[in-house]
Amino acid sequence: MATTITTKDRIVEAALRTLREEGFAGTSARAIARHGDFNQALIFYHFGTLDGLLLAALDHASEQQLERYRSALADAASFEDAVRIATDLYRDDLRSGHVTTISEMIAGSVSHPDLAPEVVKRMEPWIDLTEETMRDILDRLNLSAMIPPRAAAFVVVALSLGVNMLHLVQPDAQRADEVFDLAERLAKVVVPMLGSR
Amino acid sequence: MATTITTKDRIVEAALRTLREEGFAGTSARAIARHGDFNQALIFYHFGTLDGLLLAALDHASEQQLERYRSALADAASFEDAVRIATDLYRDDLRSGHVTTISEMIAGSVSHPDLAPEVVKRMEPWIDLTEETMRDILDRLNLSAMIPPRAAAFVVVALSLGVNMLHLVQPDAQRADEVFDLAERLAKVVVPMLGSR
Amino acid sequence: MATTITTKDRIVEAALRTLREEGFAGTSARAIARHGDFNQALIFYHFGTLDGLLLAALDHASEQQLERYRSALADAASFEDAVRIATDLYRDDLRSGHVTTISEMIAGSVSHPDLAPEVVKRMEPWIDLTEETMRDILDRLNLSAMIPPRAAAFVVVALSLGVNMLHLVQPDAQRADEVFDLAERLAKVVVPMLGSR
Amino acid sequence: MATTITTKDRIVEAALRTLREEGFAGTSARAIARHGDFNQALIFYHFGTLDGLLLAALDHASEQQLERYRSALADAASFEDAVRIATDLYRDDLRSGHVTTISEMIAGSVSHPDLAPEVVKRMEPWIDLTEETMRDILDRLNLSAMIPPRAAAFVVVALSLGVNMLHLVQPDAQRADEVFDLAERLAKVVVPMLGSR
DNA sequence: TATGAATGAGTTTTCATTCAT
DNA sequence: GATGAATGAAAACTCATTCAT
Repeated sequence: MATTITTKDRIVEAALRTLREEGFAGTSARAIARHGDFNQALIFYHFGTLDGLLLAALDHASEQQLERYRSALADAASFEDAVRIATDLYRDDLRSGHVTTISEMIAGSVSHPDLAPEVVKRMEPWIDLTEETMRDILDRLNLSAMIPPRAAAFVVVALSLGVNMLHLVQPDAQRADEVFDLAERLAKVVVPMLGSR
Repeated sequence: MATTITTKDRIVEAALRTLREEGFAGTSARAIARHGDFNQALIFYHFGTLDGLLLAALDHASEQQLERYRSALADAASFEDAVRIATDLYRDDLRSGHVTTISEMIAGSVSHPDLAPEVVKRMEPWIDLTEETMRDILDRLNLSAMIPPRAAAFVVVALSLGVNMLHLVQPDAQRADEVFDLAERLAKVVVPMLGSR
Repeated sequence: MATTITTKDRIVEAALRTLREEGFAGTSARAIARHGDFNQALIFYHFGTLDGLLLAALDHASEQQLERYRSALADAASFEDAVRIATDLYRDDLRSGHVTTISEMIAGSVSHPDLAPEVVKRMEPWIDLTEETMRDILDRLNLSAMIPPRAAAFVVVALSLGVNMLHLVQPDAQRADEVFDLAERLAKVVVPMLGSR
Repeated sequence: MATTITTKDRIVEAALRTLREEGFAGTSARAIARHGDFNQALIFYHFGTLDGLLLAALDHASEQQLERYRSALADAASFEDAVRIATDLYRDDLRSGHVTTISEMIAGSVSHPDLAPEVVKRMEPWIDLTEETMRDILDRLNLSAMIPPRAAAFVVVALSLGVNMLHLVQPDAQRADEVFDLAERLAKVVVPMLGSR
């Protein structure tokens, strides 16, 4: 059963690409239509408004990516494992620009306040997944009391967004890698320490 | 010598406020002029282009804030001190929207690629200040080898941006506070551990 | 023989309602389809063009209303009778918006010149009916020479349209009623005078 | 002191002409700009919105015309005089299309409900002037009791609008003239009768 | 019969920028 | 220094209409 590519799919794909390559301020209906080579009126036929399309695109991207992280993290046996798996996936996302879509949508929410609650709705599953993963590990290390999993998840998500922001203006692979190395190194050293406290 | 408020100052101030309140996509020449109640042509008379004004505004804001952080951090005696001082200042900035300015400019750099290198230039002093502060402390703790100050600074700046991003869509003071608490708590526990390794 | 409601009927009904509620400028194919809750392509399937539908709708409305007036006026025994019968019917039409349909089509004819002759065709029976009614009465009063029935009919139709126009911007029942009262009063006073001249 | 033709004047003039020649539904910003041969953005620079311009145009036209009627009617010595003066002026307006502007605005008010109260505001002086004129004459004839001047004014204004509507779809000079003749004839015959009652 | 999809030209309005005064 | 006027391009969105199914 071949999954047919519908027009809606093509539009969503084009919207995501435009968001990545042109930013929120550059993601006009015309720009999206240009990127996907279709009539711009189709956007309004299928999604009603531009904001409607952007949120549908965010939905699509979020669900797809979330599944990848979820299944990959299910295999993590240790904290180190989880850190390595997550940073590997994130490294890809940074390069492919997947995180940029959400960053741009967040930044754009200031101009289009109606978007804010919708964007939040689509970020929550990410914080939830991170929280669950953190809780698992922290529980095992008997650290949940000292490091509340929710706050830890918040830090991880914020850091992901922040690293992406810096990457946007200076796509210097080395910089990000240094952060990932530091994270992995600290995971190896600090966690055992805390665990044996 | 009374510092007279020049027109350029008024324009810069209006630009920053617009950036905070309307976001990059909402920061048009008209919008800025409306916020500051002056003729929009003045923007082009004084700053040539809209991008020119935005960068000048970023300059102004950055310098002013940087000085506050620099002088406050100069008094920091310990890591805990530094963390407390920085988080206190940052807490204010989060509320007043100072960080939003730079977040929006970064997000906007994707739409206006010419802005990117200029934005980087204006962020560098922040990373430098953070690096110096970290190096001071890490050296004292004999941790510079394990935790490269540059990478640590990168993490801190990224985290600041990321926390601000989350704050934008959900201005929930509690969330941010949890992160700060966590940071302070970890600073108190982890650092001594690492130091005594 | 039950009169089944055909799709064409539903479309015509929706077109008339849209014309009344949204005016000519607001009567787009989409708007009509929205009002009648059907697919907008149906309009073009059944009526070829939007103008085609509008004229068909005018036909339908005109025929139906004309019959009501014709049969009611057939019973009129005197001038006073005719005035009372006509104003009573018209009062209803004013409230229900039936006259608005034709007013909007006339006003719209300026934008769509092709409509003008078709609209005229659909108004002629009204002027004819009014003329016949007037002629009957004026003949009986021996006034046809002084008051040409055709011109009188023209006045009556024009006044009907004009009262409706005023009603559109200020649906003040009292105003219209004053006019009707005045008409009835004058009918009672002036006509006998003229008749006995 | 030469009255210089400002850009605003040119725009207002073009708006009125467009309203007359293309009707409300055809009076788009582009159409007006085409008629006046200026940049369509000027409309929004000078009048904010299209509705803003249309109302300004109505203001302009109304004031100008009102003055003509007022000064001409001031000279009227008798009812017959007033009827003749008014019909002469109206005959011109019918031909030049001045009444059409208000007719189209009224019809357009159904599509743009915000316009309705503004249009009413601009019609009131006309009803007032007609009422005053009628009162003068009716008082002199001792007929104010039988024919309330306000209602009579309402009839006259409605009739003017209605005759214009009919004229729109069938610009047949003869038809309108018949009405005017009838009016003048009745004025000559009926009024003395009523007066001598 | 009916419909969902599609289109090119249209809509109102705002954009950054320039220019004469 | 400052401003009101002006412009061509672009913004989001709707138009009447067509067409394949």
